[in-house]
Amino acid sequence: MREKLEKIIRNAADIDDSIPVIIEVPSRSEHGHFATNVAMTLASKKRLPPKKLAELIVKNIEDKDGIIERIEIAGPGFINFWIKDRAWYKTLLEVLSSKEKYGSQDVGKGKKVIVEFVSANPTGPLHIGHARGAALGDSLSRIMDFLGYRVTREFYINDAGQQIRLLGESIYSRYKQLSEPDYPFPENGYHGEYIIELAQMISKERDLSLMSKEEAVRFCAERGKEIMLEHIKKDLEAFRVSFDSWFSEKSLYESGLLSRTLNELKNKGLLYEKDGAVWIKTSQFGDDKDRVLRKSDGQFTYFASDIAYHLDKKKRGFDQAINIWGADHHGYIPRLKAALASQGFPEDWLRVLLIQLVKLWKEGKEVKMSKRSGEFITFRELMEEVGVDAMRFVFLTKSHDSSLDFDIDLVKRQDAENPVYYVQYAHARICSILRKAKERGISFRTPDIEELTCLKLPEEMELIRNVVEFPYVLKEIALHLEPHRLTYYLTSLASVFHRYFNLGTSKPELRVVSDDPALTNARLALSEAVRVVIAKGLTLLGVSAPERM
RNA sequence: GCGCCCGUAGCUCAGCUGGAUAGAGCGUUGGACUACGAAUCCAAAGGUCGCAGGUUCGAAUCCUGCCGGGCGCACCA
Repeated sequence: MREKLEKIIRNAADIDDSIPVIIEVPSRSEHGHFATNVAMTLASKKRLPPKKLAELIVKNIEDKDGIIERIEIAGPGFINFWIKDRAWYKTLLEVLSSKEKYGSQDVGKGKKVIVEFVSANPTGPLHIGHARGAALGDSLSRIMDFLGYRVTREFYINDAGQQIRLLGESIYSRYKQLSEPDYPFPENGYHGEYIIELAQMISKERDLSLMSKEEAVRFCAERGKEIMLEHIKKDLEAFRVSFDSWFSEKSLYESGLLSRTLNELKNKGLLYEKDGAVWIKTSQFGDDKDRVLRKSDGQFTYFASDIAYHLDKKKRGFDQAINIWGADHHGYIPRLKAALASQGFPEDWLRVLLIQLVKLWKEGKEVKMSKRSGEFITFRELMEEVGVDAMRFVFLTKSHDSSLDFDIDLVKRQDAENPVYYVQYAHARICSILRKAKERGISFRTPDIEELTCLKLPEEMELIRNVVEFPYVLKEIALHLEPHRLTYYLTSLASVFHRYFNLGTSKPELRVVSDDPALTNARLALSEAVRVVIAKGLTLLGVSAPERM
């Protein structure tokens, strides 16, 4: 519907694709079904007063398909459109014939996109911040996938650096403490309870006392990492997140990719030595200063492997990279972008979404997370306590760049306070209506357009208009990378439906299932369309759409 | 000190990249079921969009400066 209208407006105003045409749904119904402000934005360019221009545009409008009921010029120069009922019925039929494919469209045009998210260090259990990243990354991937992008979900494993070594030392120390309680614990070691469990587990698998300390630490590091990764995978699976690819940082070293990358950079004259370290000239590409790639002790920095990693993403043929990072990494973006710019990457090839902090609340108090003390609520505990549906939905009710207060008690409650049930309930309710109709011997069949003309209530027309916005909402999400818009859309659609449904509580003739067979079938069709969209929307959020609750 | 994010109803947050009288949930107050499911609906109260300038037909949205909160500014990962 929007596309049709946009074409009509573009033709009438004689503007090409270089100028965006904004079509909005006015907040007030007396301003029409759609409104555009093109006359105002174009006024200065065309050197005409907005109202005059609006009149000209309206005069030029050719409505070949006959979808427009009425046009009005209002306020400072808005052009308001009312669409014919018949055109709305037609779009409703499209929903019913497309079913769960409704909303799918080729926005991505086959573009290959890599979405990298979670990427937690395999040195400890996932926490709530990872959960937020997982919800965002996975839903975004689902949506982009649905819209014609070729999406790869990747988890980058930081398994090369010092922190894995430290994991090994921590486990080893806990192992020793089993027999010598005073055995020293590494200064920056991982304090969590899970390290002790790992120590017990690993010492059962293999007799560490037969190894040298060095051997044992390495073994603990390797096994500890493996076990942690298994836990991470299981947690994510339980959260309905699956990755297409697990990319190991270590493999960058082993495959020689890292050294090849450094050679390339060197050949391009981007590297130099100073104070015994190797530096890259990122400052020439917008970074504050140059950065070290190889430290004077010969070790590579994390930044070095990250450059190699991102060059590899490009080599693997991705047209766009989307990274989801914790906000504490924001200072890192300019240097990575600078390094990529030095290799001629387009500015927007890499898009980084930062997720702000999650503050956890329980019993009215903030739950402080401290890695050092090892006191934190893990992803898994949280998932078991509040449930996957509620967790995913709540994470996606906020924009990723605003911090979020997560109140466990509130999210746990299975009542009106929890928006996820509100939407799921609308779905279950529609399923119930369809069941009820069947029990009464009414089998719903797809109507033709004439049969839909008995949908006349303002609430019914409003429902149709809302349902039909779905493809547009998805498109905006993919373009702006903002899946949280979907939760708002679904909540609002559910709200319109609940209101519609409640009309029937006092007036039986306004129920979906009534004595009038034709009307009943049309209303069942409308309800089914709402159901289809809610079910699809929830699926794209990774939330279940129950038929009963 | 420099940089990034945030500041909207009592609380938690939206606000469709500059539009018309700023929205939702929770909370508060009052109402609607012997059932197409009340996990719902209806109504009321609640706002200087942090503050001050600027840009223009028009600003919560853009630019500048303050104020407040969070997070970063390593030859750490």
